[in-house]
Amino acid sequence: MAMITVDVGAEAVHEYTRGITAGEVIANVHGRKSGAVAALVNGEERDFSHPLDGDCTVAPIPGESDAGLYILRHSCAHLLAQAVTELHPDAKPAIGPPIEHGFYYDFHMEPVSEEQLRAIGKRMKQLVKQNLKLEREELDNAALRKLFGDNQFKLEILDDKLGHDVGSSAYRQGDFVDLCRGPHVPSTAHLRWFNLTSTSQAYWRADRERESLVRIYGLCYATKDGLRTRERQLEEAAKRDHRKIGREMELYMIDELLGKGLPIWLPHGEVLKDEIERYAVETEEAYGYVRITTPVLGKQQLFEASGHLPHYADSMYPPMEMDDGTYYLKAMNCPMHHLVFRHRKRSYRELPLRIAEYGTVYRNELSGTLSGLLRVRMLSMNDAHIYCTLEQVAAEVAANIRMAQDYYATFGFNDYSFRLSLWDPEKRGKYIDQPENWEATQDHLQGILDDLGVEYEEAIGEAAFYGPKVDIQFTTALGREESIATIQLDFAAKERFGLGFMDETGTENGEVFVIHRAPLSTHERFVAFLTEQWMGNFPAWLAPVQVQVITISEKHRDYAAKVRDALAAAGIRVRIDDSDHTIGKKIRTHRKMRPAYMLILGDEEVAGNTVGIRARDGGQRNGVPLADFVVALAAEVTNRSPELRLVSGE
RNA sequence: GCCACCGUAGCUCAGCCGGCCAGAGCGGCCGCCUUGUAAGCGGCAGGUCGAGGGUUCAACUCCCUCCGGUGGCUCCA
Repeated sequence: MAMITVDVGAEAVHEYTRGITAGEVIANVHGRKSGAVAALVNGEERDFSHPLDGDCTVAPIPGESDAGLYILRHSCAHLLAQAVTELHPDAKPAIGPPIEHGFYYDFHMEPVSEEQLRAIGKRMKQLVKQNLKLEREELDNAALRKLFGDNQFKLEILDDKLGHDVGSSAYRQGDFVDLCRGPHVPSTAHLRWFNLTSTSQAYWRADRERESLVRIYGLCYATKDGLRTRERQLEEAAKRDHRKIGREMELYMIDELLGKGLPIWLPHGEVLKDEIERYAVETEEAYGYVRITTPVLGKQQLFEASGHLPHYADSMYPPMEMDDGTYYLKAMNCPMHHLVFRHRKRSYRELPLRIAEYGTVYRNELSGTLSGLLRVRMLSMNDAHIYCTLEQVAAEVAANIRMAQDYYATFGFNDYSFRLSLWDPEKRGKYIDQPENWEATQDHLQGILDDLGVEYEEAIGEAAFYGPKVDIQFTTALGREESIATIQLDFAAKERFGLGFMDETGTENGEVFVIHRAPLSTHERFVAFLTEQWMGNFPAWLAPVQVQVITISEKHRDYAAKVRDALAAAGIRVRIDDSDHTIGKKIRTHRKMRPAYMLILGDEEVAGNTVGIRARDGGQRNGVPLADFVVALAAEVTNRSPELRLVSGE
């Protein structure tokens, strides 16, 4: 038998008989219980069963590595498909990829109830116990087409992805076989730590014209710990849910008689909205913005000129017929801002002209997508449009990125990322059809980001219909990624609205670029983010109730009123509870509203003209002179300090 | 909009393989207690059991339609 040399890492080289499998080498070097799920052979991911027929390098892929988890989750999807096809023989597996935290698989089948889902999960556990081997088969195209002849989806994958004469592989476990590139874990016994979580409907190829499929989701990890940790994370996240906290703190309400997606801001939520807006006004004044107000509806012709009606009509409310024409509710402010820009002749000296508006737009989101404040039909925005020359674009984009970063630092957001949203040349109907302008503008925007050294991901098909965007992405407490900010470069408005200015040479210049930007998302979504970020425990400057005054007995009512008045006079949002409940009871009750500080007032405080401060974490500081507290808190609020310092900082 | 699941007092939930007047805790209101850091005690009020149809001697409980919510899909600030 011929021998081969195998480099197994750490400068170790072993000799084996030709034809030994990668798995046997790994078992030999790392032990049978190494936790590896597959092998890296000459840098390529392979099954354990992969035979080695020449000199090579072999390394294990640990289950807990990114690549290992990917393989585990992929194999778990196969296991799911096996269980589903056993229990529901008519089900046709379509596609089943690994995803973050787990996997899903789409089937063409009758809808699956919760009970059936549990049965499928149970069957999967049984298959794990049977320790079935996942065996790879190399097949040519004819054999594959025969094998999957009764599954239109697999045939379509064969047609599209592999061409008509290229062979590929299938994996078999028990009676189940699936078209797959691999690699996979060697046997089902490796798949212990999974959990089916939910079902949903999905379309084949994400195309609503195509077949409707049943999607089954599951979590999958390499270890019990991994799975439990994720499950605990989800439980913790549920506690941050802005809908739950929003109800407790009375931030907003939604009444079905009014309509879904149409939140009413209650007094406490209104405080948050006002504080955000006040901060934005201050910031934008410093950055040289002017503010205007425009109507919530406008004529059809305006939205035709802007391109909204051809490209954005699905998101707009149906037209209103009036005696002098057809009107639409605005879904964006830009068309009206363009009118302001061209209202009179502009000079190059005015550019960049930065026009801001704090107003509300209305978008007809599909009813099934609406959720709390995160996805609504009424969008309150800190919106603005910047009119400038091509040369000025870079500085304006940079200033906006800096502005956004400053905002997020103040609000305590760390976990966000940048995305360069590009058009999809395959779907020109969605966009203004000027390919050269798209390419040029996208290159320009990309260059600006590169110059700034900002890291970003590219996203095809995420552009606005009028131009590419820089989006800032945020992951919600429940793990869904949403855009928090957007900076959009619009090359189309100048022609559509005839925008122009008189340049330095005294000639008409039509090269006006428009930057659409909204660094604070919508107030609705932003408050949802903030609530989840802080779990409702907002910094003092944002807290709807900044101070809750609590008396120990009715003897202290007069002093409490005096304390309240002193705080209110300093502009502090203060509430008083001088009811005859016990102090423990009152603390417990008011925690729900999450005031920045509670002040406990009893004989000692009355005697010394002081306050006893109780922080949200239970920290306590007694005997603080009332006047000192007022001054310190006022400073904390004015500075927009992200942390409560008056107790912990001692 | 599509699919699944869910819908009992302001909130959190029990009851429901059909059968006595639909229950609890919290919250609210009224008393008592006068309180030193996460629930003092007692009483009272509050529900056309999401809405409308149907099956049945009988429906909160079974069926249908609609409305609303949740999770996804699609979409997206």
